[in-house]
Amino acid sequence: MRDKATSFDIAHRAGVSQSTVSRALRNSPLVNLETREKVQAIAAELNYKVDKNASNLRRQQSGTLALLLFEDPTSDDSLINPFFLSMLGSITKASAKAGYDLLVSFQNLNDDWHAEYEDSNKADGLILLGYGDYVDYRNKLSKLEEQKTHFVRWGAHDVDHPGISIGSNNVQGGFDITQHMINLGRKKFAFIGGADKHCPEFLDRYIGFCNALKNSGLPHDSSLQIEAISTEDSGYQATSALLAEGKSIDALVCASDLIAMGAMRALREHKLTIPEQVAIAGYDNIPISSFANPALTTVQQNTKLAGEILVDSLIKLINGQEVPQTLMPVDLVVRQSCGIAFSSL
Amino acid sequence: MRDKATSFDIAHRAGVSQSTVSRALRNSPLVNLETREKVQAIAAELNYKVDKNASNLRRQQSGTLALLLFEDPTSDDSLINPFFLSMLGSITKASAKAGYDLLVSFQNLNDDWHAEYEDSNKADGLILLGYGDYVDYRNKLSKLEEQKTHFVRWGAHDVDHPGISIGSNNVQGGFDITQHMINLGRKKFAFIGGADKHCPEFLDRYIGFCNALKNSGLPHDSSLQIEAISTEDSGYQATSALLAEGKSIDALVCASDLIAMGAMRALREHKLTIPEQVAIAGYDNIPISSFANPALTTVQQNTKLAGEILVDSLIKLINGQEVPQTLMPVDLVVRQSCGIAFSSL
DNA sequence: CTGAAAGCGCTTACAG
DNA sequence: CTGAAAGCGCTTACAG
Repeated sequence: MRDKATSFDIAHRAGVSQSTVSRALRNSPLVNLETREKVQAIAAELNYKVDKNASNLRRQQSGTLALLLFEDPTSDDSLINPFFLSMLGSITKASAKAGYDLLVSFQNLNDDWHAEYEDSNKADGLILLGYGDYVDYRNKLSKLEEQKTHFVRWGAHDVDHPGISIGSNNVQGGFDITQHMINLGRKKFAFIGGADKHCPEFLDRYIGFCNALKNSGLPHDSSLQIEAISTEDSGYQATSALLAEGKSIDALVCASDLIAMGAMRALREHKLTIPEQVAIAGYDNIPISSFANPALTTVQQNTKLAGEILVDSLIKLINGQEVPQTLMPVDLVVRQSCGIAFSSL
Repeated sequence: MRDKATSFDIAHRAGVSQSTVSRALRNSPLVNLETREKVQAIAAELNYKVDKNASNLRRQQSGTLALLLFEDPTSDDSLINPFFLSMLGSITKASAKAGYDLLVSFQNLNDDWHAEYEDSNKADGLILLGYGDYVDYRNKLSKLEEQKTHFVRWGAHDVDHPGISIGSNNVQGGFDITQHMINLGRKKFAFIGGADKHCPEFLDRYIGFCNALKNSGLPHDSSLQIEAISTEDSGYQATSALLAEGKSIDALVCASDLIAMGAMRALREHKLTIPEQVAIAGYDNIPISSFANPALTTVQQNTKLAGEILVDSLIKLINGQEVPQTLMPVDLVVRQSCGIAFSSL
């Protein structure tokens, strides 16, 4: 086995008490500078590390944050939504920067996740990411709140939803991308993506979409909103169904890039040219979108900032501070899939 | 604050001693079935969870694995190599399945990572992923081994490298993809990617490439191996340089999909058609590759299996068992970027 | 500025 | 099958 040094070993060598070692290592101003330096030198030499379990047990905290990733249950086993992956990267970095360890876990809907982490003192707080159907999870969220678990979640703010949420301004994003296409002369729009309480992010994007059409005096017929979940396949199915009906459209606003990828496939199958005959836009700016043909115009969420805000907010919550709901601005990423203005063609 | 139940609370309610509670909760066969059930019922009712810090401290283990991700220092801050992201997903799932928590950390080259985790009892063992330049890290790996830290790493097996490595059979992959292109009638090959001790994965792919050419009696000139690291941009630069020299080629084997994406951009800029004039292949089968135009023929590494083997091997190591080096088979993913046989054109 | 001592909440050898 | 007790390695109030 490994022969780990303890604070007693250091105390012995330094000729001081174990309490002094502990203080010196935590940089307590109480301890004499000379003593402190001697202790730290010996600790470094022995490759000593404070035992986290003992320290955490005594201090009744863990210095650890838990990231709970809820996968889209519909997605295939090995494929994780690239957007969440990008969030994961930024959250990992942000917690490291804040001096916290990060426990990562993929969750099923049935897991008893809402108590596990904080109750067992494994983590001081929870970050919830992509947890699927909002309606299903309301109860679990309430339970978290009841138990006074510290948590933040990524997603749309919802008045009757417990807890702090950090999310993008999806209404704005939906509006901007639609307005962009209107500016390019498009008139016959459809929206591909679910738009109800079950997925408020998509709903918000749809609301932005409707606002833009209304603003410009364009008709918006609810029959042109086609249900789809965030997969390539679902986007393909929804768009195929739309086209099969023979509806005439010249612009497709998709609730996510994955949906847009599928929609592009359906358009191609129907021999419709992009962007000449049908302009198309996505949402998320996942890596794939810049390599699509034509490259996909989309909306970029700031995942780097999002990760930082999520982590900072959670730490504030843990420290008993007040934290606001946050709605982050989004950026339009203009590529080729919406073409250029009709007038200049 | 939160009012957490302890084993003493349960003992009190159940009318037994705290030791019995502890035993009952760990399903010790020593304790009477009736008592065990009563204790467990009360624990469930109180939403009791064993305090991990206390438990770990006492048992001198953590039930946690640490995943150390070393980013390519050249890559942009927010972009993580999609291949590693996919590995991360499978490792996360595999450790959950094995009953271990997973601590995830992104590391810099200068971090004192080689001691931190296991010495502080935060993790029982380490999984090292994508840790950059092999030559630079040899020393750190040796130090890990010296300290008897338990670790496994993803990558090429290297005789003078300490520790257990799990990796794909890259020689095989390089051979298969090259052979595929030879079968389709290609004759003038180039390999884009670094091929030296600093990146043994790429070197192995290059060795497979050379073997295939030799087997078929095709010339292989080392001037047709162009250095590139695994980024789109580097692939673009390397291919542009190759084309600028005016070399005549009809097949490009790239050491990674990211490199291939850049190479395709360079080919397009030089008005070379893919696959008619130049066939191209990548390695990794990252999500982007199926959406490239034309869709990229590539080599698929089994990340799901890799994650499981990595986790299982590490756990065996922790339990003092012997673990073999593992070389996993790879699969050819044939799409459009290598075209079809010349004879049938 | 320093030391002796209590205690965080468990697990497990020891005794019955 | 059960209980009393020791101890994992720290941190920190208390006393000096």
